[in-house]
Amino acid sequence: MNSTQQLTEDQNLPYNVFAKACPSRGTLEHVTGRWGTLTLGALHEGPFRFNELRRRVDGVSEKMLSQTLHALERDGLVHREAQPTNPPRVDYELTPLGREVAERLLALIHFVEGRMDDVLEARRSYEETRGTR
Amino acid sequence: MNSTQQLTEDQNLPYNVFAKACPSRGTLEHVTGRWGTLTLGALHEGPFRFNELRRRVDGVSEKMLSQTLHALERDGLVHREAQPTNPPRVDYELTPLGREVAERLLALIHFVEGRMDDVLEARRSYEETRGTR
DNA sequence: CGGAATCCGATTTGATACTG
DNA sequence: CAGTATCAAATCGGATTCCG
Repeated sequence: MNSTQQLTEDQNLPYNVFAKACPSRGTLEHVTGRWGTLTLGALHEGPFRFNELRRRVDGVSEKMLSQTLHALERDGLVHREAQPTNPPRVDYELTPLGREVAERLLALIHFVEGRMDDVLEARRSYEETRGTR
Repeated sequence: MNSTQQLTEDQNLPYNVFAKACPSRGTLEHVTGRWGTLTLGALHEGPFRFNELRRRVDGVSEKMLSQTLHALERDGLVHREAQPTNPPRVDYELTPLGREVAERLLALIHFVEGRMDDVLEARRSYEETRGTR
């Protein structure tokens, strides 16, 4: 794509995840974190309510989903729409920025899913060589 | 891109990260994990020795780097080349599969880095609204 | 140099219970 | 429904020590 950048490093970029103190590192961790990844991936299919999301992201606890959504909302990747009805109804959806992030994330996810056979094969031959030790 | 897939879900794919028990979830975590991300990103620039990597991935400890490299090697994303010299010399480099993963990861990383100003702005307005609580 | 092994505190996570 | 509060358990992660 952009051939002028990433020659050897992000020399000219103001933010660099490889630097310990860079704030981009924190955001990247929200995005690539265990639940951040799956939450963004799930929200790419449309807006969902809290418990709908919980069911889609198999295995996430209430606490972790809540925490993850807060972090993503704070970073401007997810929009929270609460209706003050009773019972309450809250919808979560990606922001335009969040959608762009989710697309890149899904490219990675789908690639990994599509190559799992290679990965599993690599694991087998690894075990074989180094064995169960 | 491929409009026939991802309509509502990965219904036809054998592996699905959203399912708790799917092995692809583990691999995705190795890839997107805190140090996995940075290690793959660093290795995208070429092969490196252990301590060279340590310096590039700012903040990683010996233990975590070693552990991360093992996981990635086991999944067939990183190749380890040890020369039985004295002192020993060990090079790590991406496999072809690893390179493809790293490319997608870097697309994400660079995108996030490039939008950090938006993220930081979102944080500011978030704090403003919900305040320090 | 390139690690593995151990110790141990800090952080993260997940049930469970409780609230509006 | 949509969370928050709490507590115990699991994991993480770093410093240190030791080895080939």
